[in-house]
Amino acid sequence: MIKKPAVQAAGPAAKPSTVTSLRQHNRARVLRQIILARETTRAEIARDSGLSAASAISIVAELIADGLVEEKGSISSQGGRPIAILSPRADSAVTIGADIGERGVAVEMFDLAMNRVDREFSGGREEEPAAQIAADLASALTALRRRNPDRWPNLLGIGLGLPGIVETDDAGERILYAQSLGWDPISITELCDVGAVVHAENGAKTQARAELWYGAARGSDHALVALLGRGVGLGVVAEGRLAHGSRSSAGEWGHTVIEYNGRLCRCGKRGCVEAYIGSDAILDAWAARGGQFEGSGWGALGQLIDGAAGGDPVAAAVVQETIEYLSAGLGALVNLYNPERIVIGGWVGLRLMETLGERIHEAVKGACLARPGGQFDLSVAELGGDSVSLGAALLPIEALIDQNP
Amino acid sequence: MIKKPAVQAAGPAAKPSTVTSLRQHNRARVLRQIILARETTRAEIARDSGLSAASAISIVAELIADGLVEEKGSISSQGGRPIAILSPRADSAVTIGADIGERGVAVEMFDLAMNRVDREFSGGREEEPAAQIAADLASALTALRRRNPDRWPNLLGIGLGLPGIVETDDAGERILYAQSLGWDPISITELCDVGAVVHAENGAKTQARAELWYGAARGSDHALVALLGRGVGLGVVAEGRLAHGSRSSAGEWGHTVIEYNGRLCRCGKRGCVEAYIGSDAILDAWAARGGQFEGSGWGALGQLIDGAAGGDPVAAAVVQETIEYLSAGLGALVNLYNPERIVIGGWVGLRLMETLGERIHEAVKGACLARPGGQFDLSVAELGGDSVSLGAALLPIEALIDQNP
DNA sequence: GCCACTTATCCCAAGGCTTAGGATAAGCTC
DNA sequence: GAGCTTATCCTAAGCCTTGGGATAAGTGGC
Repeated sequence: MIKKPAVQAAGPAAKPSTVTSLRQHNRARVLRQIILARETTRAEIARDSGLSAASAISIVAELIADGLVEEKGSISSQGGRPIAILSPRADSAVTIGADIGERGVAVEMFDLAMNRVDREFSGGREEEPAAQIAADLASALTALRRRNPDRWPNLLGIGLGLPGIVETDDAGERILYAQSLGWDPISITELCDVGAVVHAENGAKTQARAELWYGAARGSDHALVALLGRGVGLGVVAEGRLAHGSRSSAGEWGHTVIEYNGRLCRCGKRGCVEAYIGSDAILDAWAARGGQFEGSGWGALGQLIDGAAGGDPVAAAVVQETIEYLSAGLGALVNLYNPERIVIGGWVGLRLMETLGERIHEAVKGACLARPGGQFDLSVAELGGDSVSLGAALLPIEALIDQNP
Repeated sequence: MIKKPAVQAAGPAAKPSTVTSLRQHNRARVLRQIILARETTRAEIARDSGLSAASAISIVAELIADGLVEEKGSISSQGGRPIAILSPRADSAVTIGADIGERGVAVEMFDLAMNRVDREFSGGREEEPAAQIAADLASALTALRRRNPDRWPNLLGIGLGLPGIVETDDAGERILYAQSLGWDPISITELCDVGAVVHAENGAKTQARAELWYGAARGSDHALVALLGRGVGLGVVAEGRLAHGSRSSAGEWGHTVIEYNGRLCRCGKRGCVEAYIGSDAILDAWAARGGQFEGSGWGALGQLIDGAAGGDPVAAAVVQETIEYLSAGLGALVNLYNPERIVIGGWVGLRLMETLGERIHEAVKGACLARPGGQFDLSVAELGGDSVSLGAALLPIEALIDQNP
């Protein structure tokens, strides 16, 4: 059983001080670029990384020798030697990402080119205690292992996207605090102990990581990725990297107060963002005003939005109010983080953005200072509502990239 | 007249990719360490920077040859060759920092060891328009220049701590937006054009920079420095560096909404932090409940706090309310940034922290999530309420450190 | 088919940097 | 003054990046 002493997800990547660590640093930069781009060329690497062509070539040669990268055909270069296409060598490694929810776990396996090669869901319709979730996870992993016996030895590690705060204590043990689900603190080892390196991070952050790599936040140095669902989550990108704060709980937005002494939140405090724009809050507000709807999820929210669009004044008022609360929350974040982009995800977010994107954008502008308000785009998560496991699967990839070989 | 194309204050210090830039990087690290420590030794530099002794020695030799560092005596080393003390060569350069307020400018000159060598105030008791402030600044600089003719040729640059957002537009021109003072946007060049390199940054950020270098936030990787005065400001330290966001307006806290549809703020919106814990707001609230006091500043606030301590129920209620609003604001920040330290500065902050520090700390803990709430210290700004100009004077120093010679 | 041309890639020597380890300097204690 | 300790300096070795020339592998025109 391999245990690593708490590999911090995406560690600060200490700045190089020796010639050798400089090389490692450049190598990491190149490998990241190749995995990120999926297909690229030596010249492109040199250009984008700022390295000379000679260095790019030398690093690529090393990566090919290590089996991480391969040449995959070539394209003609208008009147010259054809350009070799470089790709991650997909079958050289696999990574697993798990979206851990209160009703079960969705586990996905990707190859090094980040193609999904297998997936497994385990869980039910009811909310489950942590121990049951751990069992679900174990069974899903067992299924994946059974179906992919040839790939399993190449498993880089497992990334968990978790519904709560993940902290590393002084002894190096990582603990999940999922208070809002009513779970007692549980150590990551207890949750997943399967003979592979396990990485763990808050699910909103893993989703943000996915959007940062392959989605709507791609290439942004400063972005906010909001995850709106039953609860609300946030991933903050600052200086091109995901913010973690001193103990990796930065970005806890759901329990920011937007109304002093306001509505009671399930966290026990009053006036939290989540108490206004979580799905339950929205639908409760509608019901309280006499709204009639079925179910409690995607469908019900759709009825609300359609009703508002169709002229139902009560539905319209609830939608308007929801937009205002959302904007108050996001406006504060714009002032604080000065992002160039806001990405809205989560199933509530996707539903809202289907028709209301423009209104939300205007409302957020109105809720923040004029200067930062004119400097951001608002867009919808490109990877759909379901990118937590993709982002989690990137954690072992990041570890591979930053590793000191 | 020297004009630089908008030197971004404390630029991202692009990661080194060549051997030469690595050297520059290490050199910067060592120089920073020497200026920061004021007195250190070669061995200490090697230890703290992670460089080998040989490299530390070689870099120090280079800095001495450049005239930036000098040996300044030695201390005995229990039974060995004495240890040479290294210091910045104080008289090799000077830097100027200016605290630009609405009633005038406070300008201070420091040598390379960050000893204050001169200061000048220019302004009056009334609020002044931007043009008048520019004239004040020019006259203060002229006075300093006249009194320090021998130092002036060694001036590294001038740093401005400004009461608003400083942005660089696409043409590279830096503009100050000081909306809350009623100033029209004004270019930095217009504000200060004196034949030296001019750096500019929001005043709350420069204060935070001062606390980060020499004050209560020293050594923190993640800290919040709140500046409470008539308005409220914030400097955010993340990953050891001051956060600036995509266009350098990150950290605008004063107009974060803490009460939806709450009190009207001078920014035109409702419910902003500043409308509750700015000095005017606090004293207005007291007056509205019949509080009797004289003046509008330090003295009046003292009367409020003393009254509360002495049993005056109205004063006690106002103080309690102020603490609650402050904590709601700070609690949100704790959730979002997960700091290891909060530093309270500004004259209102200093007054509050004189006797209420413990209560504030507890209240902030109560206003944020349990996990991040248990992980921060709360302390008072060590450099007093007046460190904006010190922080501003650090801007040319940072440019010197990061410069590409 | 052949030649001129273009572009990508490889190879090599030069130069810059860090570092380990030995040599030297400069004090202390006995 | 001998022996010891600690700081500092010096040097050769090993990496790394890079510019520039050499080579590979096409296209287009004739």
